[in-house]
Amino acid sequence: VVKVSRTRRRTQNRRGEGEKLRGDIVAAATELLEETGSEDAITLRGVARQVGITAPSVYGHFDNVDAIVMAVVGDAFEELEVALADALDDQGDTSSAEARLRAVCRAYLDFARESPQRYRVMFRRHRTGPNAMSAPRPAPDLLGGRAFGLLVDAVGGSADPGGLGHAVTDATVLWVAIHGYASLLDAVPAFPWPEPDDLLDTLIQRLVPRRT
Amino acid sequence: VVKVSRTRRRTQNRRGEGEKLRGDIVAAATELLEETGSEDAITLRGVARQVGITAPSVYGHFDNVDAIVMAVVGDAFEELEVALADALDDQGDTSSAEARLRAVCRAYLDFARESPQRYRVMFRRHRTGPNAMSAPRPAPDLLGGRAFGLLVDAVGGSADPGGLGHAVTDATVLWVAIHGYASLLDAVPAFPWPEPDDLLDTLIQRLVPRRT
DNA sequence: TGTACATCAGTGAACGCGCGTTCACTGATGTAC
DNA sequence: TGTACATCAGTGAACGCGCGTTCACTGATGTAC
Repeated sequence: VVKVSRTRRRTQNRRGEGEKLRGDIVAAATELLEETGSEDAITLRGVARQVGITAPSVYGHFDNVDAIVMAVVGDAFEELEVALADALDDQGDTSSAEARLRAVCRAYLDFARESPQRYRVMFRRHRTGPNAMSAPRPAPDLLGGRAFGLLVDAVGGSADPGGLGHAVTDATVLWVAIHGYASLLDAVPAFPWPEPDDLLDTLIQRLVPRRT
Repeated sequence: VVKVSRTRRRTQNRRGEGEKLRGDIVAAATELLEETGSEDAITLRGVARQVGITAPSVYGHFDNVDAIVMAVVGDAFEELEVALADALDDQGDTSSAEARLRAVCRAYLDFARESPQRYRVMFRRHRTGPNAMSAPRPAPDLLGGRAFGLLVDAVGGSADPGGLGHAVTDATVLWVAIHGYASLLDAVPAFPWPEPDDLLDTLIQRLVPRRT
């Protein structure tokens, strides 16, 4: 373990800029999580060290370490949502509903593979804060609700309005499967996995019945 | 936090019965995990307290706390395998291949729901030990290999021998989906889940193409 | 049958460490007059 | 334009805690003679 960060310095924020530190703390916690690969590494003193401040300074912005983790998770869900939205935007309006659905699913899997530690923490059971993915309809106040909404939309793409419940069900089973895939890819890398895209396509094809 | 366990006593094992303590340590660690709901609760001193011995006594049986966790995980995989095998036995030979497959999947999900903390730790990324579910073919030396083998058999039930690769693929996507379902049920209880059996049946029906 | 002794299955005290949390404080920065 | 002062954004020292790990030890149990 390298102690380089111990000597890190930082100039004090000016008056009225105290809120900057809050962002730095969350960023440091995120960095600590992704780099060490363990949620346990997110410790009040560890985060303070990473930011370059003393431990008590954290209390000005967070009540405890759980609040920091929840902020990390909140940011991660926002980032996931943006990633899914961007994937849809990249497809444009000319793409088929199938292509758009694949793009969303791929973006979801990519996010999980690129930030495996954050993804894992996002779907841990949390003691505090709103539960992730708590509502199928877009519920901006609930973590992951909007991301799930994008998935529902993509699944329901060309579905008739009467089939909305159908889209929610399809999105749920698809979410479950992709989440399982992402989790196991991370947890059991030694398993003889097929090509990632192949398995993802198989899941989509089988779980989302063609509407033709 | 109750400290009742601090006063727990235990009579020393007789000569040659030192190995009994090993089992007690693993059992205590399992208990600690399921009751507190956190892997962090499995601590060398905590386990010793739970067993009723002093901390240094653990070193006679395990090198470190990771080794204890690996033993807990090993036992859990054995238990999972037995649960799946029992489910198949209960079905008998007269049942249809579909019924047998459903029984295995249901047993898997039941295990995860009844021991959520253990299940979670089974599929964490572990630093040491063999990786879980590392081989599709029955590989007794690999954690979960036999359990996966049972799933492959159940999926391949009435398949012709030429379709073995098919069965492995089907079992993989099914495992991925059921694992995702089990994980999310635990992590996001607030999500408006459909009836557990309904979603499980949907997954099986869609992911394992009928062989008729 | 008795007894010395090796060994087994642990104990008890001690250590250094990083942690969360508290408390009084400090020094730069703006603001009122 | 100058200056006293409140406030902001933190600091530095200290505390008690549970942890992993070490070390010398102890007392019951079996065994050799």
